[in-house]
Amino acid sequence: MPTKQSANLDAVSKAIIEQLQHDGRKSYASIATEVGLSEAAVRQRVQRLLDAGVMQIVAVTDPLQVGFLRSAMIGLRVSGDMTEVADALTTMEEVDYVVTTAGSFDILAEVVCEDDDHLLELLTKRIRALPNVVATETFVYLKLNKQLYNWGTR
Amino acid sequence: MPTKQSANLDAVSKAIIEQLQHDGRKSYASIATEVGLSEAAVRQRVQRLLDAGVMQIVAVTDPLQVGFLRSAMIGLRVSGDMTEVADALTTMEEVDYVVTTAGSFDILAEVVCEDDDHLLELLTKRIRALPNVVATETFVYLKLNKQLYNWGTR
DNA sequence: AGTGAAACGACCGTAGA
DNA sequence: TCTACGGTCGTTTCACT
Repeated sequence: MPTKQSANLDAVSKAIIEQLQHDGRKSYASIATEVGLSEAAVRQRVQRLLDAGVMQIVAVTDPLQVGFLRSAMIGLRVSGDMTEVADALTTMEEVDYVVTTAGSFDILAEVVCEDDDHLLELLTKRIRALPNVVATETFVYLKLNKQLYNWGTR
Repeated sequence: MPTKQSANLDAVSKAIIEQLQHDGRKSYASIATEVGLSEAAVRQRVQRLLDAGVMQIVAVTDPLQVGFLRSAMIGLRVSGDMTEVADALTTMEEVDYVVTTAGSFDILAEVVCEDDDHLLELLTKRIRALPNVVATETFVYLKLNKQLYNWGTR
């Protein structure tokens, strides 16, 4: 079950995570030789990290290469409780990222669409149609300069 | 070598990707039985998808669980060429996400920091100190509502 | 939490269609 | 680009520390 607190990771676990951030399918045996543990010990630690929700090992795809040519960040201003709007956004499949923020936007949502028509339909018919959405501002992506999945073992 | 064009993925490749989006370490053999191909064929297709940059299989970590308690999105307005600022941001290790956008911000950058002091130092001493940065607006994250790595096989 | 060893299953290279 | 197959290596389980 995922813990909410920050786990105390020792140097060995950090080293294991770092290996897997480069190659999620790297064998436990070869990680073991690099970090100086037995293969079984590495496997147990990886299992614990996965169970605790500290990391997950997954395939991540490049949207441009799988037919999603138009991405954007949408900033929303909301009246009243923003959790309902945030919840509604999380259920939309084009929306891959939702954060509740402090600042001139209450919510930031990243959307991945096939083309401009798709984005327009999503924005006008579904996002701006949500109750309590007062205003939106759309930042169409021109270029993705950096995308790191490797948080947290620097 | 990563191609820049969007690849044409058939139903089988999409099915393989979908399996790996749930478990990046799932064995080729068990994927093979699910999609109805031989183990070697699955292995070859996965290798091609990785080589083409269509997907990568990596460990992704939860910043809160590895000691990064303060995240934020920073919108930047830039004078002149924005590529230099974007490039400078990509070299900063706290910056995990940089996009060049159209709208009232020229660049959006997501940063992952240990605490507020760290964020303040990064923002004032390093980001706002960059040449041609005219203005910034910081959206401190209160709650991460949704984070999907599974782009593109819907 | 970690080690070691033995049985099992997955992975890899190669050949052939 | 797929299947078939044999050798090798990785993984799993378990008893022990």
